[in-house]
Amino acid sequence: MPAAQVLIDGPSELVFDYAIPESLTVVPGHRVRVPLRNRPASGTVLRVHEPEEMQFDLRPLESLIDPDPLVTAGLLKLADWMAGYYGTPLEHIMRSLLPEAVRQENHSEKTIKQAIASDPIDPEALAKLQKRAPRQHSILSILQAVGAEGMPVTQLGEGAAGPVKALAEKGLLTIKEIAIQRDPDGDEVFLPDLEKTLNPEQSAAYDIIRESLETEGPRKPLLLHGITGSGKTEVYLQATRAALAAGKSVIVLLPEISLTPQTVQRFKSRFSDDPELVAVLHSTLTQGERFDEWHRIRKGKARVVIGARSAIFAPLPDLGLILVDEEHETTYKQENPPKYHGRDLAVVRAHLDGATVVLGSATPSVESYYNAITPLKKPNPQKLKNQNSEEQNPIHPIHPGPKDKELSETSESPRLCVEKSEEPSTKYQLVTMNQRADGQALPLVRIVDMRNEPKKGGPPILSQRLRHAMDQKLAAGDQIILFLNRRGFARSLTCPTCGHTCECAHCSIPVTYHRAEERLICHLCGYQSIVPRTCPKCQDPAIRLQGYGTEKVEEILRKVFPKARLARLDGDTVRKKHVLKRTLGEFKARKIDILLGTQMIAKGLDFPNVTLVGVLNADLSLNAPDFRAGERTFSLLTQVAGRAGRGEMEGEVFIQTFVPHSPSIQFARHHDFQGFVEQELEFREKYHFPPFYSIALLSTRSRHEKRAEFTLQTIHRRLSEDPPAGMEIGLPNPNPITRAHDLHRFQLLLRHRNPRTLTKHIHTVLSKLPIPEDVILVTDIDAHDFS
DNA sequence: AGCACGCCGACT
DNA sequence: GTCGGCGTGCTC
Repeated sequence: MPAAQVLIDGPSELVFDYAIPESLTVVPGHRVRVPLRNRPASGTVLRVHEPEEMQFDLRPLESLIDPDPLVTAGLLKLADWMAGYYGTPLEHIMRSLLPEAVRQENHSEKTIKQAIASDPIDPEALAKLQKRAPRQHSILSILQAVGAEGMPVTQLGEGAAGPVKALAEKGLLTIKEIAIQRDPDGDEVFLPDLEKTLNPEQSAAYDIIRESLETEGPRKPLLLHGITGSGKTEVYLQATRAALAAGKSVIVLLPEISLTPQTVQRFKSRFSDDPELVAVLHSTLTQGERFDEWHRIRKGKARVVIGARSAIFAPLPDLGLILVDEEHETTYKQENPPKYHGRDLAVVRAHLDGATVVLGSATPSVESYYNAITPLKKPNPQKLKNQNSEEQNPIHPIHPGPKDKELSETSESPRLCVEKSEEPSTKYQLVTMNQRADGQALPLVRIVDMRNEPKKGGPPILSQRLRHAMDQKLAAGDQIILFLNRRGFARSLTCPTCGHTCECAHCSIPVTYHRAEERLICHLCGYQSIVPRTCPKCQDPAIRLQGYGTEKVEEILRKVFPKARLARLDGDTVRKKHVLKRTLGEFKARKIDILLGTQMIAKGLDFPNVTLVGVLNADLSLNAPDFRAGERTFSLLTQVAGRAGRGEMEGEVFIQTFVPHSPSIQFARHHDFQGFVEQELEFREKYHFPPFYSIALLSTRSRHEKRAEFTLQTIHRRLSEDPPAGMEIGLPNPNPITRAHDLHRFQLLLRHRNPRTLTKHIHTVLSKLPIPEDVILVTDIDAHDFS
């Protein structure tokens, strides 16, 4: 007699077997009601199996919550992979995988009352109504004309409910509850969008994706490296069409859906012939809308799902293609636990579901690019025999290192793909698009050395060269984008004379100034140094903290260009709904001359009249307390520069910086992605960062500073007691933001070449260590955020 | 002896 | 999470 293994809802991570009643057919993924002790509980069926020896009689399942299994087989495998990789209880994973709205039983389909005229209607009764009840008469006449379909009561006009009820009591009509679809975009009209002809590079990329779609079984992830303006979206659209034609469904991941309405628009327009086809998942959906979209997807009505990172959990049957746009974006990393990475999950899910995954970017992440260019070692037959030994035969779907046990068990690993060409095998296949779709040249990038700017009182914000260029463009009627990355909380200690920024002696990343300790601290390894009185490089005592934001720049711009029409787009102004859409609309209509903004104006925008882009302070992102600061700066500059010269006219870009010779800036200036990656990989290898090492960040948070600090010190001691070989354990240190939401924060960085060893060691130690009630512990595998 | 309270382990 | 068993310690 088979039993259902059920994961019980709730924070307790309970997994029990239940007997399956004769009357029920139960498969993995089913949501079920079960008895637990003396009370009812709900859960998810993980598997149906033949339990070994029966020590006791199993209690039977109570009932199915939903007649269909809500979680697909592929998603169950993904959840299992996540639990192992991120060291998180499966129940926590299930909570992000199944939306609240779907888990809760009290949500249901939205219904409306449909009035249907009885058939036949006694003509006498109808005539009788004309005098005494004219309203009832007219309503019934309308319904009679409509026929058996009937009409929603609300559409019968104001105050129709009363007469309808009366007619129903007389038996002249029936009221039927029918389920309708809540439509979040109901008021929007999508004009059909025609397929564009692909240029040779786009065609080649498309062919590779199509070829992959036709492949049986596991296949390599594709890394689509296409420069800004190379027309990646059109390739995505046609690849989506190809997958649909093959009877497969598609997930499109976007870094932040609220900031990329244009991409959503293009998909909805391209597939506007079937309004049910495209589902959009975003954070502002109501619970009811989410419920509807989810079930629409689960039932296979919606076959293209567009959304931010959580859309990777879309329960699509027959998943064939996953597109990850702007794969380098850090917004793919979930900020609260479980801190999964949407792009990495895309790679794993594609593998588990036998789908093709395309990672697209103008500036791929160092990790992804490494996977696409680094030859894998030839499979060693000796090692292949020892598949069980993870340590010996390491491989992983994301990191270049160790082999993932589960993956190798489920199917052949990507490493073992038979190569058609003579080239050595890589983990990902690189697909490159080097030309802009319209044949335009990349913009000319000029570096403005801010050290030469006159500084009266404060730091120079608008250089004379940029100001002159703006004057000219404004006079010519061209449009300007000014960019300032305002994430300014992280202060830096920078010398205005020589441009030197204080860095950690061990990690070669910029260090952050902490006032309480009066020290410069590296947030990665914990190294501390005293604050120099003078610049360590040029001995100038003028060295100081600095930083300014968009508001201040707006004020200056209004003074300098009083006649220019200026709009500011940043987190503050966009807080109000529709501001982003409206401002972008106005900018497109040339009602705005200068658009000043943060991150959100850096990517994806396509305005043909923009001929000048100014980056006010390229150094801000460079000084972040983070080993990815250089990568983020390079990518940001490249993306921003890509906004210029997308139309007929050539574009010009000014980058203002105090460190004009910084590699990130110089490589971006020359549009040299490869050069950048080469030097970045060298740095990553030397200082033991990804993709060469896996990292994990442990943070404690508490209302009481000492509790957070002490708890982390205890954890640190235990982790150091018996570490696996190759484990690198940092020191507990205050978080750059020492206190947030009244919680004091401390953190600790761990590294190991093998992500599984890292997670396992942390898990082993923490499972034996009780965490005090007033302390929150957060584990972040593959951390992207160090503040 | 009788009972309130809190800790701890089990829950299929 | 939640229930119940059981030990502790206080009161009648």
